[in-house]
Amino acid sequence: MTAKLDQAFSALADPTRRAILAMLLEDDMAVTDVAEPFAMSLAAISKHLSVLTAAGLISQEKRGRVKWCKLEPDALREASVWMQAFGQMEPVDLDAFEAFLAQELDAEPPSNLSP
Amino acid sequence: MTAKLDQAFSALADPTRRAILAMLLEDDMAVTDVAEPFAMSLAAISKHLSVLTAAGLISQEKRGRVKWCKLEPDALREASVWMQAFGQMEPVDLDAFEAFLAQELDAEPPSNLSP
DNA sequence: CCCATATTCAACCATTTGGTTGACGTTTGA
DNA sequence: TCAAACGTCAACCAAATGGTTGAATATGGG
Repeated sequence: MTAKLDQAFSALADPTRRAILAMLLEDDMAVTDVAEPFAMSLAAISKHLSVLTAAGLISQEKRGRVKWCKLEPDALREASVWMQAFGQMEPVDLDAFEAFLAQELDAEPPSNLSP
Repeated sequence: MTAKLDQAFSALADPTRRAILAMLLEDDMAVTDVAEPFAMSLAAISKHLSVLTAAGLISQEKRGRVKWCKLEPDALREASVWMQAFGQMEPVDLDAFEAFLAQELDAEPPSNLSP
């Protein structure tokens, strides 16, 4: 579960990727069209799209020789729980957040926590 | 402005740092106490705290020989706008989000966008 | 005054990240 | 059928990240 959050947040940490998400908010797009406004190679954009796909933030479907990219807002809800809990900081939300946290830290193999 | 988002999201992308934020949700803490539950060096935690501070997610105030760490929820609101816009996806929110985006992309030196 | 506590700094290391270029496989339309 | 369009792969590179250890710098208490 933390791994999903890791992926979502680190995918969002890049401005190019956030811009891509914003473009996909308008409509589904082909890879080439996604790449068009950016001053970097198609391969670089292709990698960014892979990162976004791995994080579940978008999905890609190939139809013919065109690969369509589609926003997947569901993957953001999990991360959104985090953000809202910290952003709003109302006691009632806090409880829910801490419950979520406890569950998260429980379910997780303690990669970083000491025995 | 995107730089702030970059920092906030990439700070949140690490599970150790998210755990630290969760601890600080309870109360302000000294660096040593923050480090205590983690199976890594104090220096490593100190670095994580620097990242969180640079992102504005926490603040640190030295009193005596102890440096107190304090959660700064304000820095998350900006990032939260992003998350909520994508997470909720209601047309009315979408408009606000796109306005926000337009402003963001406008104000920014086009680091990645082509001329 | 001195020792212990609290924290950072500096140097180092392995891995990941974000980008490049060029070759490669598919699909399509004329 | 065959060239052009679409997209990925592979190899490479520089820089950033996340960790280590050991020394250095305050500060506080007895």
